[in-house]
Amino acid sequence: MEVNNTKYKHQGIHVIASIFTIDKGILKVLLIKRKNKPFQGSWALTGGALYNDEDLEDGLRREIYEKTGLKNIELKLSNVFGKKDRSPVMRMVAITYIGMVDITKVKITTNTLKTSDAIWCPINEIPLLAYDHNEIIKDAITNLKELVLETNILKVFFPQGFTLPELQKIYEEILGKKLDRRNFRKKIISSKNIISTEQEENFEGKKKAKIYKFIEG
Amino acid sequence: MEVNNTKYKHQGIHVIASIFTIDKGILKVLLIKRKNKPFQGSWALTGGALYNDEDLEDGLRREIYEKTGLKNIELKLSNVFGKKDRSPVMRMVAITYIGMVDITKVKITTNTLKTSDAIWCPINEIPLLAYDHNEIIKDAITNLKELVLETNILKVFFPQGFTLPELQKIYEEILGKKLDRRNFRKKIISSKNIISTEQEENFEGKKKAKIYKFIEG
DNA sequence: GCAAAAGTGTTAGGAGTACACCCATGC
DNA sequence: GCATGGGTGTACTCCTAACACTTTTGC
Repeated sequence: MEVNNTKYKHQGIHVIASIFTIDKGILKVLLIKRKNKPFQGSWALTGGALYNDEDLEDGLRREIYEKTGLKNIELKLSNVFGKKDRSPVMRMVAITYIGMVDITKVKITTNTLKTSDAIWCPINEIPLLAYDHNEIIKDAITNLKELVLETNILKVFFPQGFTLPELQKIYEEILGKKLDRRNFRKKIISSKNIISTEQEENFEGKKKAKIYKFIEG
Repeated sequence: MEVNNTKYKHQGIHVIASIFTIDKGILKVLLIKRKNKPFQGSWALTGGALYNDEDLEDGLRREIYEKTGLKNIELKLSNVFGKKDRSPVMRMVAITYIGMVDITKVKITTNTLKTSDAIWCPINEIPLLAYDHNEIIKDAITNLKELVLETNILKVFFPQGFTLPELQKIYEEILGKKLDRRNFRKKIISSKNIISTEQEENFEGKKKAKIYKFIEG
């Protein structure tokens, strides 16, 4: 391994996050406007070049913090994007992650050293993005659908518990289809990761709904 | 993106393959002995540093060819390993893949510019390897079990078709457990990717067994 | 004829899906 | 009292898993 071999000199790693939220029932992804070259002025996903002294997720957390002010996001590995020409500056391989945040509990910094704006963009209104970020988001949405079914990724919305109708709305928005209420209840209630409480709460209807909670983990 | 920023100077990408085979009924992985530093003289998985002018899989195919002589292997993405200290030379992120070859149809070059030996090593006899390759293999074996159930990865053993008992033996070896013969038949025969032929063949028993084939794709 | 392996069918449980009516509440 | 949304049960299908006897053939 020769550090200066020109065949693999000037390579780097992008760590990139598709950070999603549900805003008034709509699935949105966090985009930032780039202040610097390349793709100056373009919209892009959060993320950037990994430093040598940090692990992948730590580097991604740093990038997310620098570009949006967001902290403490749970991240799930999504995929790898490594086409040789995906960056115009130098050879970069992208490791992509998925995150989910509650838009009502975070404040996005819209102007940083590296960004001049930030928006939550509905996933069917995504503009042309920097690099291969359009492809990355599309892939992330596919993987997000699996994560919703197989992990507790939606827990972030419900630290105090949730009613089944409100959880179902989020499922339906992310999966892009309507679900049967009775079957949804059966599935959720029989899940090992979810318990019912004695509390009730109004959601959209007139009748109160029972509150359920995600268990730790 | 400044190419010479010291924070991310001297980074690279490892593309690494856990290449498996079934040899006399035993699941084995291909290991090479390194001729060069770092880890000179250590056993390791096949793979190496990606060049700037090649896509990830192309780079991996080149590395596999250079270190073993193997060509035309089907590769499946397995995982990403990116701990900051996983390489002693410089910061390397590893993209790992899984491959499967028919040991009876390939010849491994045991002495190359970069290797001084190569062995097919039973997966429960794996020695201490270079880098984090032990961890990579362990993870690859986990992912291989899913690939066997969900893809045609075993097709490589049976270009002319297979009998159900011989396919079942391979399933059992890879999954590490015995399967019920009747249930296995039902599952395989009902698979869309497999068709039966009119031929029969002796496998281990005295009675002839019907031959099945994987369909294209 | 017997050993060795191939071939075969039924049952039970769990998961998913489809589907219609009553309940509580606010107005 | 009626509109709105919450809560509930049953039947069908499909998949998985458990389980034992018969058939073919080489010796």
